[in-house]
Amino acid sequence: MLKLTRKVEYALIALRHMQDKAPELVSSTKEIATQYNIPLEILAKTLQHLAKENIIEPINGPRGGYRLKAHLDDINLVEFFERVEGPLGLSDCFFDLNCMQIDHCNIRTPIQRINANMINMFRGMTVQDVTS
Amino acid sequence: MLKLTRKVEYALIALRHMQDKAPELVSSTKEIATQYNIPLEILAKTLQHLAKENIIEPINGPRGGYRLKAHLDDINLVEFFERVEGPLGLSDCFFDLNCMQIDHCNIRTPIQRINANMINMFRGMTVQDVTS
DNA sequence: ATTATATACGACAATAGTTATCGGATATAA
DNA sequence: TTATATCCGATAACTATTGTCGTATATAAT
Repeated sequence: MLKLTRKVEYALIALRHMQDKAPELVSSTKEIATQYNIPLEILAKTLQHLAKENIIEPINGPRGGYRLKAHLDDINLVEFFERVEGPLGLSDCFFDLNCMQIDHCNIRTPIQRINANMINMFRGMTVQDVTS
Repeated sequence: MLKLTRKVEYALIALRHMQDKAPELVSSTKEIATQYNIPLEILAKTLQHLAKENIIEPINGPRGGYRLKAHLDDINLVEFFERVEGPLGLSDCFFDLNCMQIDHCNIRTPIQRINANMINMFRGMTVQDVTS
């Protein structure tokens, strides 16, 4: 429980990798997958996703790859997680108003409190903080 | 990702339920399961687990059940999560020194930083904070 | 003593979310 | 034209979580 997904990890690895290069240089999926021992296809999807989110810019064709597009210090971790994985919540019920237990549950507010604390914490960190 | 498990939720529900009663009164598994619409057997296991951890005290036989044993404001959330679910980490590799990627991974330190922040936050909240 | 009601607990089944694979399409530099 | 790269949907495998079943043990009440 309370773990990051590989997708997020792979995304952070790739972003850090790109950040360590001059901004105009591109990094290919294969290059990154090989260097960090990540399954190629998964990394490919992750990078395609980051490209759709305008976090990186794709360059097609041979000698192609990706390079950074967004400023990583403009993206806080809540935003980043949500752009990569969708809405995040500690508990399903936080987002599910049809939950069977909603009328009985006596911990909704406390779990929301935990959730709020987590979100505040992650909102206080940028991707840059993590990739530098 | 980053979600609490039902086991933790059920445990919090049960503890809050017990806390709302006079300390000497017992609450049976069935009573709690019925009231909050929780599968009986799962709740039973969860409560047995809490009893083994000396957080609640079991009373056998008819009219039996459980009542609080530990002081909930003495237990912070990191300790609680770990006593209920085992060691918690944002990333497996944080605990897995045999990880295939460990020599290549460029985000170990950052992920540890995220992890440390989460742990600090949860260490600052007690079970009482959540069940009151 | 017997019975009813409760906890104790291991083994296993079902589900859901994550992780990984496959097949084929499109773009472009050389 | 070819080789190399991104693009993308469908689906399979894996893992962790969640839930079920059967049975044993303890004890209060009758």
